Amino acid sequence: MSGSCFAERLGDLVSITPAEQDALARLEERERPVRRGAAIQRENDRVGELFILRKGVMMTSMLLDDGSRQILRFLFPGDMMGLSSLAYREAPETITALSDSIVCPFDRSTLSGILAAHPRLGALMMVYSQIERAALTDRLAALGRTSAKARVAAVLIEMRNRLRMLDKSINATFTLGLTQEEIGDATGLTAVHVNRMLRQIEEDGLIARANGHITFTNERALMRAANYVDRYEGLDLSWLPAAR
Amino acid sequence: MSGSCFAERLGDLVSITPAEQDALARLEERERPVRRGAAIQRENDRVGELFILRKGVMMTSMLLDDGSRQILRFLFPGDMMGLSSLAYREAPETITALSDSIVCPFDRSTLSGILAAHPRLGALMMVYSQIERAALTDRLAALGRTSAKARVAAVLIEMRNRLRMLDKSINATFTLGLTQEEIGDATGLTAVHVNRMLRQIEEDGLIARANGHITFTNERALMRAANYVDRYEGLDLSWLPAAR
DNA sequence: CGTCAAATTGAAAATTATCAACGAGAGTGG
DNA sequence: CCACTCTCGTTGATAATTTTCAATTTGACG
Repeated sequence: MSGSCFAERLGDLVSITPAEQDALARLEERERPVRRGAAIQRENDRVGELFILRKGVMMTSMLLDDGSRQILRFLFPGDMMGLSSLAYREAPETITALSDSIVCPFDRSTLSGILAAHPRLGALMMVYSQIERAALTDRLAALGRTSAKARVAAVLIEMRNRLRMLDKSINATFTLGLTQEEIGDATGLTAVHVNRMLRQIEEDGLIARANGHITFTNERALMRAANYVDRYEGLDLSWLPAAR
Repeated sequence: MSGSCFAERLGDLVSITPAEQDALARLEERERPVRRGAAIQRENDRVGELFILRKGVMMTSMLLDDGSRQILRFLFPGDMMGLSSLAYREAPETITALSDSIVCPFDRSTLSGILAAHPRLGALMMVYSQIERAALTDRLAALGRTSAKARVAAVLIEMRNRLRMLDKSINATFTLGLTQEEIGDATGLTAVHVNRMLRQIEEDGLIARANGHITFTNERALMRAANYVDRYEGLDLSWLPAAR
């Protein structure tokens, strides 16, 4: 277990020096398993640790006071979670496991120590949070301005693409791993309507479904239907300071 | 013109040393006026500078390919704009002036120089972007899971509160400075429906309207109707490293 | 006074939610 | 191996919300 998950992720952006590798490995010294459905951070609870997701799929969500839930973001191995702890006394969002997962908890002081010693990693983290921000704004625009069908299609594409970043063997067929209720909470729809939209997308010939598996049968058209933009492309990191 | 706008903003969070003040002032050495309606950054254009808003109100937005627009965020003096330039070659969002404004452009290297010299400012910027992120997720949850009326109410409250941060004399009455079309683009509604929701909110006795002015006649109830959370409260910055 | 953007209103249509019911499959305890 | 229970997915009918379209009206300003 030499490389850290998060370092691998940053390594997709720019090459990480051995010294930086070592520093980042300190974030993943401890491991904690999380069962499907369990939360590692709950909205309004006093914040504690930050986490790196090592294995599994998780999500962040907010509860509204009429009891409905909005899923904000899906999380995959190598993602850093709970960054809001850097600013708030109480967590603004809940972090829950969508599948059995393993997380690596660390605390703010560990992070700030690393940033002090390796300024370039601080810059990389800013880049990382800008990418995350762009993904959030895409979702925002989707909720505000696209049809139910487009929003459901966007979730399918997002999940496929992020799973594919981890496992290049995944192509047109993948396991979604979300209930229709969860898709609804991510897209601002009811589970019933998600069901109808999936059926329609299937009838349009864009996907096929079997058990929990989705197959993209017309990826081009699906992307178009979803207004999809890949925010992990088009990066420009030429301005980063030199590694120390 | 001793203090910088951005330093004042960060100064609301924690006290800024004179050395840090001087460093931040370098971000605001140049000034550029922007007329209402003009854009300083356009979606898909090659990114250039970052900016600090010195005067006026601006917004960021995205255009969808059916021609509709989603407003992502309103910007006020002291806000940093165009941070996405840190990650992307092309801008993911458009930045436009809602009123005649003055911006201070600077470039990435200026910023990275400052961060290298003043690690605590880097940490503060992470805090700053977490606050912004929380505001984005609140808006996301509002779009996904709240009624049209609640979303319109939320925009009213957000504008009043942010204007009030700049000018403490503002209380229940303020100038909104947005067209109903702009409110619609922020809330994912049509201008027509925004009009009806404003009327309803007025009929419910929560606000009064006259010319461009809004008066909160029942602030408590308005907050409740909007599900409002103030993300500039409840901060915990005790972990920040010492100033250099 | 004329013009133009913005606000307002009504009526009809489209989208999405709600309610209610049923079916399929996975575990569980007997 | 058989009920039994649960969650999840599916479907139909109906209701609520929001959009669209088409006029007006209002107010600011040259």
